[in-house]
This record gives sequence, structure tokens and C-alpha cells, in this order.
Amino acid sequence: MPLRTSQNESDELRKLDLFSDMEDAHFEALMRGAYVQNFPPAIELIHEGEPSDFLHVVLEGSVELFAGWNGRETTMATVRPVSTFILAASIKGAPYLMSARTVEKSRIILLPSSDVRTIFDEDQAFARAVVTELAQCYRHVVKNTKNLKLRTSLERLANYLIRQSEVSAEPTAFDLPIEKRRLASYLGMTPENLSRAIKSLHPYGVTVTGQHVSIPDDRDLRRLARPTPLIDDPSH
Amino acid sequence: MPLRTSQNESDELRKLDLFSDMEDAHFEALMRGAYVQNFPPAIELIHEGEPSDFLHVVLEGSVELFAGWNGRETTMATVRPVSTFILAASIKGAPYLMSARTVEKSRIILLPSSDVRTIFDEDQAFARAVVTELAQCYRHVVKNTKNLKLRTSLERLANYLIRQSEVSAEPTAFDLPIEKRRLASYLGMTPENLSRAIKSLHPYGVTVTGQHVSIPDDRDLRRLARPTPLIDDPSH
DNA sequence: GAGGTTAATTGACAAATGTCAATTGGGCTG
DNA sequence: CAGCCCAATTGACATTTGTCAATTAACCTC
Repeated sequence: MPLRTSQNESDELRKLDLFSDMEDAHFEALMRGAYVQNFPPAIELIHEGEPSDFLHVVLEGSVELFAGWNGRETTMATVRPVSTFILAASIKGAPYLMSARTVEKSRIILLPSSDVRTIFDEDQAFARAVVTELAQCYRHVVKNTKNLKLRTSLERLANYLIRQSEVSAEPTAFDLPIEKRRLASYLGMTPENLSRAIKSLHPYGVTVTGQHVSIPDDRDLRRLARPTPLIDDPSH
Repeated sequence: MPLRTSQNESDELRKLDLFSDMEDAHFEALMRGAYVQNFPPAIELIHEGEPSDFLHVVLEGSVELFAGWNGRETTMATVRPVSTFILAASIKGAPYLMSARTVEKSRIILLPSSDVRTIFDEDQAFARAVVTELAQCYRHVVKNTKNLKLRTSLERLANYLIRQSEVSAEPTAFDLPIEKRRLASYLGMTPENLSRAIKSLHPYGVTVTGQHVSIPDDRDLRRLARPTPLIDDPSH
């Protein structure tokens, strides 16, 4: 049963770049139409092709965005708290291009797309935030395309590991944030191929045991991966 | 030597969705800072990584957006008149993620990014148009990613041809709008592979001679390509 | 902690795609 | 229109990636 948002939850939302600068009255108007829902793992929240009725925000847990065609399926992204997803479809009022499912137990806020569009017209700060967010999303997908078209699967894996090591507290030892089969799909390869790619990174000083990754010295790995902000830096 | 925009050129611009609904005063303000320039073929207009000083609009000719990494290069898109490119970088004030070069002799309008950002804050209709355009761009790139990850190169070619036949005046006979080597790169394959892919579409009723494509009956091709609006329809 | 379920790995093989070199073809220029 | 340049094609081969089947490992539940 869907519930109204609590004070605590709307505070979480308010901290997001997307909502932080808008007027109180407008934010409260958005909250009045919002619902919070808890979902078990592996629940399909939205299905590609359906009309986009809600802007979603992940409060807890994690959500996988994926897409299918002709019996095949691929992971497009993993969304972690606290962030929104499918903003573009909500704003345009166009059908979802991606499906979404919970990976683990998750708490999601649903904001009616029509409310989002209304407030967009009334609140300049919100409009600016939406544009910034959309531009960010666009640039992220462009980087992703470059990654896919310019690099081999081994190079994509190498860069993924370097990126993860950079954002982790301990760069020389960290855990993979997602399952290997999902990582494989995200990187555009099969699980079997990922297993072999991991093995072939051993000469470059990478050891993976289960979820745990160890990179005592990343210099060889970096020579292979050749990371560039124009593909690998999300804030660039 | 760059020139101010003529009345004729600014009229062309005004027809674009991005500019059609904004106030006259704001549009004229944009035009005052605008430059028109004519370029010969194969001129690099912008280079990835550079700061984004101008929003570009192609008036005549065509422009290739491409990206490189580690000595490799790939075509990301071809921009034809009349449309803008690199809006996201302009709005964010972030570095270009893609390079751009003229394919043929082209006439380009340059709008200072700072002006675009200023007017964005002052004109609600323009702000809304920017968001719609960005959402459109985002969705286009997402479709492109799905195309790349879910389909083989043969399937991508088959869908490309179906798409071209749909937008051409005569669906059973039309010309390729770009060179084959550029098409190959756009579709994420080598020119050699494209040649072979074209050959292997012969049993599906496709004949390509030079730039000319002939598809007397597209039913077999469609059974192979399985086009879907969620990947192949740009307006969806 | 036993049993069952699913993920991950491995080996053998197949298919897709890329590379290199040589040749053909088309279009431009003097 | 001859000559030149570059795109396109073709063949032979290498590499990358995927598929299938079997096995191992990890994880959960009772």
C-alpha cells in the first residue's frame, strides 16, 4: 500500500541538486502528490514502452535500469540512493525507453510526471536544475557510447575497475558494488567473457576473489586502461 | 572572416523548435551576438575536451560529430540543416565530449554559450524548449546505446536501411545520405565488415550499387531487422 | 549444517568482427 | 580524357566475443 512521504523522506529529497534550489511552496506542492513505496528485490517497477506517469527517486536499496529487444536484455545502469531516474521521459511525457527493477529491497518515491511538468513551468530554479540534470544525463550516455565504441571489453573492464578504485575509501582494495553477471551486461559482454577478462587482468596486477578486488599497484593497469575524463569522469 | 547573421538566416533559426516560442526581444538579443561562418569540407570546427564557447547551428552542408580515444575514432552522429549541436555542453558550460568537422562545404551559425545561458534564465518559453530538446537528445543517445548493445552489426545495418527507406520519398529506392566508411563507423563496424554485411543482406532483397539502395519488397528485411519504436523511431 | 538454488567459472568450440594486403571502381582535376 | 586519388571491395587470416555444457563455488533457507 503506497504511503505519503514523511518529513524525513522529503528532507532527503530536498538535498538533491534537482530540488535544492526551488521555492518551498513548489517543493511542498510536489510532495503532496508524492508516494513512497517499499519493494522487495527483483520487482519490475516500470516496463519500457509504457507511458511515463512518475518520476522515480531511489531512497534506499538499488535499482537496475535495463532494456530488451528480440529476446535479448542488457543492463543500462544501476541507480543508487539518493537519485532520480527516467527524468527525460517524465519531462517529455514520452514512453519509457528503459525498464527498471529493484536489485535489492528498496524504498522508492514516486512523483507524478504531470506535477513535475507543472512546477517546471512555475519555478525558474527548478527549471534550471532540470536542465542541468538532463544535460548531465545526456553527457553520461554519450560517454557510455564512446566507451562502447572505442574500447574493447577488456579495456572497458580495466577502466571500470580504476573508476571504482577511485571512488572507494581504500583504492587498493574494494568490493564490486554489483553482481558480476550484471557488471558483464553493463560492460556489454557475457558473464563468461567477464570471467576471462578478469583473469587476463592478473598480469596487470589485478586480483579478484568473489566480490573483492585487490589492486596493490595500478600503474600497469592504467597503462592498459588509459582513462580519460572525456569518457570516465562523471563530473566532467 | 565571421559575419553577422542576415535577416534570412535568423528567420531560418527562428523556425527551429528551440527558438520558435521565445520572445522577440530575447531572440534578437541572441542574434546580436551571433556569427555566421562558411567552412570548406573536412574542417575541424571543435575538438573534444575544449571549453564550449558556442552553441552551433548548421544552416547548410553537413557536420560529422565524432570522438576519439587511444588512436581510434568513431562517428557519433551526422548533423544536417537546420539543427543545433552540442547544446548540452553549452548549457552546462562543460568541455565538449565530441569533436565536429564539416563533411561538405557548410554554413554554420555560432551563438555564444554565455548568451544562451543568460537568455535561458530570462525566457521561460526558451527554457522549456531547451529542456525538450535536451530530453530528446538524451533519448536519442539511449536508443543508440540499445542499438549497439542489443543488436549485431547486421541487424543495425538492416534497421538503418529500413529507417532510411521510411524517411525517403521513394521507399523502394533511395540513396545513402553518407559515405559508407562513415556509415560503417556510425554503426560501430569497419568498412570491410559493412561491405560484407551489405552483401549478406542480398538474400533479404536488398541491393546496393554505389550510393544507391534498392529494396523492392522489405518484408524479409523487416523480419530480420525487427524494428521497434523504442530504438528506431526518433520522434518516439 | 544439509540441501537446494543460483551465480560463477572453465573448457571446447562456433560465430562475429577486425586486420592486412591487394585490387577494383568512381570521381575529380588538369 | 588520361592520370590520379581515395573510397570500396575482396580474400586470407587473426582476434575477439559468444555459446553450450559441465563443474565448482557461494549463498540461502530450513
